[in-house]
Amino acid sequence: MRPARPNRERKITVNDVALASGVSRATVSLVLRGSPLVHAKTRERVERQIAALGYVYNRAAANLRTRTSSSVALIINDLSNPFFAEFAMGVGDALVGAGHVALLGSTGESVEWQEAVLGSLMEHSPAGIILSPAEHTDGPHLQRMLGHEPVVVFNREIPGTQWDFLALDNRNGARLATEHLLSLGHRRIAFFGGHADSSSCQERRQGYLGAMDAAGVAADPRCLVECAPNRVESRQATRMLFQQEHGLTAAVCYNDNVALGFKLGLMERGLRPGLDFALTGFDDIPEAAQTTPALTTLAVDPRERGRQAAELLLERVRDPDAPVRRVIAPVRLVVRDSSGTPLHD
Amino acid sequence: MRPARPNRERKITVNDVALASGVSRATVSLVLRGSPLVHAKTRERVERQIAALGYVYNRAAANLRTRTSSSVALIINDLSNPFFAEFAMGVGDALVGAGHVALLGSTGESVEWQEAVLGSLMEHSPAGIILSPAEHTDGPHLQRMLGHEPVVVFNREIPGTQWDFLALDNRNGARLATEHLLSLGHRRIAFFGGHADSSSCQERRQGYLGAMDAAGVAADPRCLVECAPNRVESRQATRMLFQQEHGLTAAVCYNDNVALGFKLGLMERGLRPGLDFALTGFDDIPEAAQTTPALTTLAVDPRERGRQAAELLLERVRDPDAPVRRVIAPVRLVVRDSSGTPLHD
DNA sequence: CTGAAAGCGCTTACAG
DNA sequence: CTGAAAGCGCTTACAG
Repeated sequence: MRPARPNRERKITVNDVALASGVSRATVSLVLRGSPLVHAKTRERVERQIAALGYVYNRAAANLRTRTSSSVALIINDLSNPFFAEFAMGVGDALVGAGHVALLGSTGESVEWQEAVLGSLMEHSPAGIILSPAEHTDGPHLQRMLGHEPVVVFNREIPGTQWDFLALDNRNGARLATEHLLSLGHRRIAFFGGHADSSSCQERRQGYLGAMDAAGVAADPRCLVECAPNRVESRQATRMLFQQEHGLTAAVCYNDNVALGFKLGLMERGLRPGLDFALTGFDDIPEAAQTTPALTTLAVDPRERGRQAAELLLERVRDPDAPVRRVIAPVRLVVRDSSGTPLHD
Repeated sequence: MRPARPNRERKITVNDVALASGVSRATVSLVLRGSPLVHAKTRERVERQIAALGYVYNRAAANLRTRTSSSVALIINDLSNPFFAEFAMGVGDALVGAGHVALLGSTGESVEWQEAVLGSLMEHSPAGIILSPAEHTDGPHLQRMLGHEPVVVFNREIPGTQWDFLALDNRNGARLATEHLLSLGHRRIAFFGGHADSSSCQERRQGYLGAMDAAGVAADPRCLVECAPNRVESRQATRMLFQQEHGLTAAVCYNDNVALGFKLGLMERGLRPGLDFALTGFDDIPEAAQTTPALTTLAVDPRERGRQAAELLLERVRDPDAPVRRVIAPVRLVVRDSSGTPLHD
């Protein structure tokens, strides 16, 4: 014989609260929603019972009834990257503040997995989707799959879609970094790393080329080096770069990890970053300030971007017909030792 | 006058599918759940309509009806730490595989925020909770708050609670690291970093002390140095350490970040890590393999821990009365250059 | 200011 | 093998 288990079976509902406080379910509901219609005395009585019974609101039931949703699907291409992890925290914080919750999915940059995760999350009827898309996402296909679902796309543009978009000011960031190196006297500057078919890499390259152009410095096409945006690949690509004659004295790197890999490559060749060769990164990951020499880079505040994405999505949910927005968040140049002191030639 | 908006208002439900395929709602439900009771012909007809109408299953409604839940609250103390981010990815992957979804909350090590986040997530009726608790969590209070909710605690023990617990084999890991340094000939070895009141730090210290003891080497109490488990604090504490005479030749560090901070401290003093001083870390973060000299450390596979935590929780949900479990996941020593070559004295 | 009634989208005995 | 009916926990007009 199984012992009766301490009310694990039946949950406390508005019914129980109503019964215990001698009012109807409707009144309890009004109390829960903070309606001014209910008398202070009654409210107090009900609230006491809520506490006494340990009632916990069933938001799913309420959502069903009102045909609303208090969740948001958050799909991240690479959560192991601190940039996206911080972004996710920002989203989570902003949502909790608005009584919502984030349904987490991560795709590991796989388009197939992204689709599976999206399918699974959709069944939980999110109010909308914040999507940091995997590389090579098929826009039209996704648009068909998601229909009129509110969506905010983060970081990478998805060609062929009409959704709100939030990204960093990649172009201006790369421009600032390049101008900084130019102002120190560098002329032979590479743009190093990233995949040339990603929108963020293209934009950063444009910023770099623009600054070079404005300064009247020719950018050798060999100075645009592609490589996967991580340390291992970057170190490898740096080795290759230094096997040829190029006369470079500085590099604007696609991001901090690329810059840190570049740094390792320099050190292998006995070159001192910041002294023999100047570097800039992008993102301002915590390590940028910690490494020696500290890395000049662009601060992008991913946590704040997360909050911003959540705001954008909630606005879109409220007004599905508002015009589509493109928000380009500013970035800030942080000058540190890796870019060195002015050159005297 | 507002134009009629393309069926954004009304969602397709089982009713619509039933009507379109000329069966009852019940039959559609059976098809959805893959019941063998329904005739192949009928099933096909229904499935065609499901596809044609673009029906998407409303899991929340089903959960309400069956008094079940397909979500799991995932509360992480520090998502910006790649160790926990990887853990979260593992949880997410395992849950999606089981038709569940993770409700993400992060606390930033704040007990107050943890409570707020828990309260918010509870209203979404998760089937259970995976909790990587903030430091100084009040066990009895939390136990009261969560009642009989299924909970799996990760990484840090919460005194005064009776929940399933998953953690790393901290003791054995630190023992392995210490034995490794001893085998290289080191005798004056510090245990460096971590907060002495955290359970993981205590366990690692015990492993260290056990190995020292077993080797018949006295561990000077001054060799137990406390510091916050990050690079900045560790570098600072390393400076302090080297201001006094200690005769140390090696340190078992609380984790990789502490070890990397220690390394910076060594370099400031002109000491070469791996040659003049041996180091070990804990976690095997990606940087451990990338840094020079590469860091000897303990691989803990956080992604797999996440999957494991999800499994544990789902089992607990299925059988709330099973005995409480403590699962201690193995760790693996990865020897790299930072621990140097055998000492010849 | 409060109560009775209907319904959100689903599932599940229970008849047929 | 299929249909009619009840109900999960909530909210919201609508009467009183």
